Amino acid sequence: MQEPTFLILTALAAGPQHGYGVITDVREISAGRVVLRAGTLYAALDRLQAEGLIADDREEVVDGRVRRYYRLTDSGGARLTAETERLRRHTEVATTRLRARLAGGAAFHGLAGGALSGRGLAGGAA
Amino acid sequence: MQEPTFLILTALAAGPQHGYGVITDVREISAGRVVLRAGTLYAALDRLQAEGLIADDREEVVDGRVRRYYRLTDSGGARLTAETERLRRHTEVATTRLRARLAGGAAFHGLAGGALSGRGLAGGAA
DNA sequence: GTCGATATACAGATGGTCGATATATAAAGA
DNA sequence: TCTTTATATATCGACCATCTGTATATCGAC
Repeated sequence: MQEPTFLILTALAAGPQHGYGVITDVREISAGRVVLRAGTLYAALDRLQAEGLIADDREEVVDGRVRRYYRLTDSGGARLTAETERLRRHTEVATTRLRARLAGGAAFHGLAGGALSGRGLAGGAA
Repeated sequence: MQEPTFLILTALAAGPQHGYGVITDVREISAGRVVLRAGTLYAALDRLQAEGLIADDREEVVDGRVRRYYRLTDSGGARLTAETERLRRHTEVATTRLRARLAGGAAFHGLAGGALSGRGLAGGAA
């Protein structure tokens, strides 16, 4: 699952929202770093709906425009939970290694040219 | 940055490795959930090298076969650090929302149909 | 009339997946 | 011994999913 998709599900995890709302929410969540294009969003919504991760919630008419609300399904919630866990584990390993790399200095820049006996810190099998 | 790319950089964050080693390391890191195909790996290595995030480290000949070692460049380390931070923030928001969703129950399944005044918990602008 | 909110559509780029191929050595078997 | 098969390693190409970029349409407000 790519970042935009993850963020869309995260946006909907807070409650049903319409397309445009998701865009603004995702921008907020990511502190402005991820700004979804309309094309990205609606294609993703279709896809996610086809996968059963989200569903139509209701439609409202505001100022003559239809607002279609989407919500996370239980399946979508489960999926987001799983993805989150996965990402959390990955960031943990990366953080550990990056820290070791800084601490280790030269040894991690190839100057030790060694056997990397215990490359370790992988977190092994979960 | 997609998951395979992230994991490749993470693998190299532990020290220089050759292609096949990266594949096995990534499988380890992800507890078997991500198994890179050779095609994916070498294409990614080329790409990352072109971007300056990794570099050739050295070549060894083991059992007649050449092993080409790659290492993370400083730029690559910085990039991985940034990506990790980004992911960490995203997972934090997702975790918070998922927890609220569980706690809130019905209100988050569309049954409250409300205005979502403070959809919040987004972490705002960093 | 143009702007903002909202939705749809489509072409193009990027990156990943899958599968096939190649090489060298070691191990297994005829 | 000669051949086949397996293992470690690297390369290539066709295809596909997802994201980006951009254009377009609608309706009400300014």
